[in-house]
Amino acid sequence: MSPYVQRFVMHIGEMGSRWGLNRTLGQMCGLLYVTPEPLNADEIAATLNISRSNVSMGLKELKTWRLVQPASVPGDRREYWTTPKDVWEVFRVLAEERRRREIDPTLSMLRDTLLDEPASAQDRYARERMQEMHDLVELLNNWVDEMNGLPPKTLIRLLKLGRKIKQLLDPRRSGKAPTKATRH
Amino acid sequence: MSPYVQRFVMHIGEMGSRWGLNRTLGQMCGLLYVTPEPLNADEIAATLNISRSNVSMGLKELKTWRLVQPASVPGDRREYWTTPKDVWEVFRVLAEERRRREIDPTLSMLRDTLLDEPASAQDRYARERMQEMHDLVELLNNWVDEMNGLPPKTLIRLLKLGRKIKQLLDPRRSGKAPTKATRH
DNA sequence: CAGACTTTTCAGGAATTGTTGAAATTAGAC
DNA sequence: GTCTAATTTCAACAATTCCTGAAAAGTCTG
Repeated sequence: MSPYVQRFVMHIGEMGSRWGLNRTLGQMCGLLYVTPEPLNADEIAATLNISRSNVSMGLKELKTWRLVQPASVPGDRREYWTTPKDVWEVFRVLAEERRRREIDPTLSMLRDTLLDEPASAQDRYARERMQEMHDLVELLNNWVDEMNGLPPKTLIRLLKLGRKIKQLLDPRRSGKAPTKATRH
Repeated sequence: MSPYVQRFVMHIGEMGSRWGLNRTLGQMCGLLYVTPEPLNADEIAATLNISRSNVSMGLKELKTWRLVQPASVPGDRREYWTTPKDVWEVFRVLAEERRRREIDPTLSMLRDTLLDEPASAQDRYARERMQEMHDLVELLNNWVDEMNGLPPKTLIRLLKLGRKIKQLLDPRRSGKAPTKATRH
C-alpha cells in the first residue's frame, strides 16, 4: 500500500468507529474503495495486516451494510471483493443502512408507545415530547424517500441551489395548495 | 420512573450506542427530554440506577454535545439540568455535532491528501475516488449550511413539499415562479 | 476561613467489543 | 465419491470502553 493510499485507508479506519463500523471494517471499505481492481480476502488481510479470519468476519458484516460486492476473476477460485465506485451510490447505501439501524427502531418504539394511554401528568408530558419527535422523524424520513426517488441530476441541481430554493417557494405561495390556512 | 417513560428512556439508551453516545448518555438524554422539570445529578443517578460520578461524567460529555442545559432552582444550591424541549432544536444540534465529529475530520484529510502528488497509477486512481468523495461531502455540507440558515417554517414547508419541488425547478413549466394560485 | 454541601477526577475493576488460530465447513476439480 | 483449496465459525485471548467508590477540588454561607 503506497503512503498516499495508506493515509486515506488509515483515516477511514479511524473514522469507522464513529460511523457504526469499527476500525477494521472502515479500513477494508477504504481500501476497496480506492483500489481499482477487486481484491480477495488474502490480499486484504496482507495489505491491512490483519488475520484472514478477521477479514472473513469483516466481509460478512460489510455485506449486511451492502457496502461490498463480490466479483469473480476468471480462472481463480477465490472470491474477489470491491465497493461501489460511484460515491453517490455509496452515500445512498450508507444513508439507507444507517436509517435502518439508527432511526427505524426508534420510530417503531415511538409508534407503539404513542398507542398506549399515558397514566399521569408526567406521562402526558412525555407523550407530547414523543409525538413531536415522532412527527419530526417521520417528516424527515418521507423527505429522504422522496429525494431518493429523484434522478441524481435533479437532486444535484437541488443541492446546488441551496437557499435560493426559497425564492422559488416564497414570493407568491406556490407549489402545493396549502391545506391549512397559515397566514394572509 | 413510570413504565411509560421507562420504555422510552431505555430505548433511547439502547440506541445511544448507535449514535456515537453510549447507553448511559442516551438514557440521560432521554430522561431529561421527557421530564418537564430540570433534574439534578442525584435525581438522575437515582432514576437511572447509576452512580453519581457516572452522571457527572455523562453531563460533562453531554455538554460537549450541547444536548444539555443548566437550570438553577431558587433556594437550591445544586445544579439542575434539562435538554432543549424543541425537537427541531435537538435535531439541529445533533446534526451539527455529528458533522463536526464524523465529517469535518475526513474533509480535512481529503483536502490535505488531494494537495499531494499521486506517485503511481494506483495513486492517481485513488486520487480520483477521493476527489469525488470530497466534492460530494462538500456539496452536502454547503447545502446543510444553507438549509440551517432558513427560517424553520420555510424549512418545514420545503420538507413537506418533497419531490414536488421538482416542478418548481423545471424551467419549462411556466417561465417564472410557477404558482398554482389556489388562494382565495 | 470553617464547615457543610456539591461536583469533579481518577485508578482500578467490570463489561463489552475486537482479534486470532485452529478446527469445521463448504465448494470446485478430478 | 476423494482430494484440495477457500471460507467460515468459534472459543479463548486482547484491547477498549464503561462504571464505580473514594478522594480531591470547588462553592456557598455565615
